[in-house]
Amino acid sequence: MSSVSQLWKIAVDAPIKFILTYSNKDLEQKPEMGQWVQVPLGQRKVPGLCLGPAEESQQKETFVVKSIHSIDSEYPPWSDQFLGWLEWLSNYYIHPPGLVAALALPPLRKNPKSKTRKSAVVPELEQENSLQLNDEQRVVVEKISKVSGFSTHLIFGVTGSGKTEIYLQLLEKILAEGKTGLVLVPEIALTPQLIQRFARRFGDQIAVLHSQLTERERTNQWWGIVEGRKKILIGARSALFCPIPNLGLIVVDEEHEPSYKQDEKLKYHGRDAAIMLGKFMDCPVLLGSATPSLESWKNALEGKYHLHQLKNRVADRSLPQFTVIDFKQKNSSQNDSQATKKTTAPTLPFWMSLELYEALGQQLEKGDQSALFLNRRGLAQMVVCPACGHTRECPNCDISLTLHANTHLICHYCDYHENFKTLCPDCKEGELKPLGIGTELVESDLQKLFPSARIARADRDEIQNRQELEALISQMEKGEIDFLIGTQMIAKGLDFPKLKLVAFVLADVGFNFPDFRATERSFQLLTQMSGRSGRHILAGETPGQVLVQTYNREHESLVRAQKTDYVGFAEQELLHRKALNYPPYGRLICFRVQSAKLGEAQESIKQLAQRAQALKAKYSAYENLEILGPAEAPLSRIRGQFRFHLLLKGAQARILNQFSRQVLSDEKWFSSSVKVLVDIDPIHLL
DNA sequence: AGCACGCCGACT
DNA sequence: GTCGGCGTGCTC
Repeated sequence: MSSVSQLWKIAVDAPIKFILTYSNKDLEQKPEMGQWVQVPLGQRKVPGLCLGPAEESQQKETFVVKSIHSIDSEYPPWSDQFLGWLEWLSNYYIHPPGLVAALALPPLRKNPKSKTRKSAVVPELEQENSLQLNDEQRVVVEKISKVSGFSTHLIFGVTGSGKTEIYLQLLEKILAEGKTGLVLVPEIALTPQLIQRFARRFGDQIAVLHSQLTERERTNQWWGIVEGRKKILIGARSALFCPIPNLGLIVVDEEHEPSYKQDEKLKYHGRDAAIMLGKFMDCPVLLGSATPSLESWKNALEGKYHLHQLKNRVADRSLPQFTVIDFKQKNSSQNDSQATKKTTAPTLPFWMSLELYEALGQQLEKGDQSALFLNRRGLAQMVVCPACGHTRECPNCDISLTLHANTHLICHYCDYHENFKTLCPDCKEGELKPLGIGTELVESDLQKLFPSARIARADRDEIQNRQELEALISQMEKGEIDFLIGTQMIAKGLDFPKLKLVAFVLADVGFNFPDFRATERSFQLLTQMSGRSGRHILAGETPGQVLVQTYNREHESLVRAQKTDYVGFAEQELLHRKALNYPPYGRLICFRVQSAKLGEAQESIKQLAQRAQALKAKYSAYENLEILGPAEAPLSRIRGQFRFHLLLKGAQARILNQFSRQVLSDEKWFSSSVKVLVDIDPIHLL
C-alpha cells in the first residue's frame, strides 16, 4: 500500500455534473494525470479518467471518499492537451465531464491476440503518386505548408476545383515531418470512393472510423492510430475523440454540412470542436467547402481564418447549364403547351414539366444518367378525407402520417406505422386521398412514363446501410441505372462521370422550412447537387444540365445558385442575419423541456423562463441578452413527449454559457418527470 | 448510464 | 400472497 494517501480528481463515466474525488489508499502506485482507472460508484464499478490531484481544501464533508479500485494500464495516459480539449468540450457544451471523456475510449477492450488481421476496412490498392497541381492549388499548398502552429484556413473552391488533392499533398508533407493527420468527412460522404482515393495515396498508413464498422473493427482502427502504426485517420465527426499522438494537421471537408452537429447527448459541432482541437494541439486546421457556412465565411472575411480561394475547376471542366422552370407560369400555360405537343407527350404527372420530361427522354436516348432530387420520402405526404377533411395523424407525435407504397401510413419521427385503409375512420363516408409528393411517387410515375428506363431510388427507406449504398454506387458506376431518384443522400460526395442531368423535382420543399438557416441550406443544396451534373465534361463540349422546378423563381437561394454566386449570396444573407442578430452575429443557446405530461412540461418551461428573466434583471452583465419564448416547439410532440423551448440570444458565447449554467444551477425547480436539454449553438430549431 | 428502491397490477 | 412492470433518485 502506498505510504501517503492522496486525493484525486476523477471524471467518472456517469452523467454526473461534477468531477468526483477518490483516494489512492488501496493502490500500490499513485495514478497519473490522464490515466484511466476503475472506481466504485454506488453499487457498481465504472471507468474514470484521472484529471490530477485534488486539493484537500476542496473536500466537502457531505460524502465519504472512496478509494480508486485499480489503474487501467491498457491505455496510455492521455496528453495534457487532449485532456484540456475534453475539458473545454464539457464546459462549452455543458455536458458531464465523465461522459465526454468516455467518448475517447474505443468500444471494446484490446484483443490480446489480435493478429493484426488484414482488415477489409481499408482496401489494399496499388499506390499512386500525387497529381500535378495547377497554379491555384500550388499557391494554397505553399501558403499553408509555410505556417506552423495553430491557424485556421478556409479553402473555398467550387466542386471539382481540386480541394481533395490539396488535402492529400499537405498530408504528405505532414507525414514527411513524422507527424499524423486527421481528416473529418460528413458520415454520408465517407464513401468507398473517398477511402480508396486516400488508400491509393497512403497505402496501409490509413485508418478509418465510422458508425457502420463493427465494434471490433472500430477498436482495431483506434489502436492502429493510438499505437502509431497508422498515420492518417479518416472519419466522421466522432473520429475527433481518438487520442491521436503527434497530430500535425486537421482537415474538415465540407465544413458547412449540418450533419457535423450532433443533436443528442454531447451536442457538439464537429467543425468547431476540430478547430479547438487544433488550438490545443497547436496544429493547423483546414476547412474546405464550395459553399462555406456563414459562420466560417464571416471569420474568413474578418481575418480570423486564412481564406484560400480556388476559382477554376481543374482540367478546364465546364459548369453545367442551369435552367429554372417556373411552376406558377407553367400551371396556367401548361394546357396550351401540352395541347400542341399532344402527339409526342403523354399526360404528365402534376409534378413534371414538359421540359423535364423531354430532357429525361433525351438523356435516356443518349445513354447518359439523370438524377432527380426531392427532399421528401414516401408516396404522399399525407392522406386527407375529401368528405370531412380528416387527416391521419401519428398518435405519438404532432405530425401527419406519410403514405408509403400505397399500403402503409408511417410516422417519420417515431416508429409508428399502420395499414392504410381508404375508408375515412372519422366520418366513415369519404375515401382518404393521398396529397403531396414524395420519392416513391416520383419513382412510380417515372416508371410509367419511361417503361424501359432502369430506375433506382435512394432514400432512408430504400438504402438502410452502407452496404446498400455501396451497391447502389457501384450500379451507378457501371451504368446500370438510368434515373436515380433520391433525397439528401444523393447530394453528397458522389461522383459519376455519366451523370449529366440533375433535376430538382420541387425546390420549394427546402425554401419554406421554419428556420432562419433555410435559405442558406437551400443554396448549399442547390449548389452541391448541381455540382454532380457533368463533372467530367471539358470546356467546349456539351455541358451537363441542371433543371430546377419551383413555384418561387425569385427565391434568393435559387437566383444566386443559378449564377454560381456564393459571394453575393453570403453578402446578402449576412445582412439579414445581422439585422436580426442571428448567427454568425449573435450566438444562440436553446433550452428544451420535454415530458410525457403536458401540464408538467408547460409548468417547467414557464418556471425556466421566469428564472431566466429574473437572472437577466439581477445582473447587468446579462442586460443585452435576449430571452425568446417560452414557446411550443415547432414539432410540439414527438414520441409521446411534449416539447417546449426557450431560446437565448446574445453577442458573446462566454456570457451565454455562464447565464445558462446559472439558469440550470438548481434543477430542483422541475418535477423529475421532465427533462431539460441544453443545445449550445443549435443548428436547427425544431 | 446503471442500479436499487418502492409502489401498483396480474398470476402460479 | 409474490413477481415484476417502470417511475424516481443517487452515485465521491
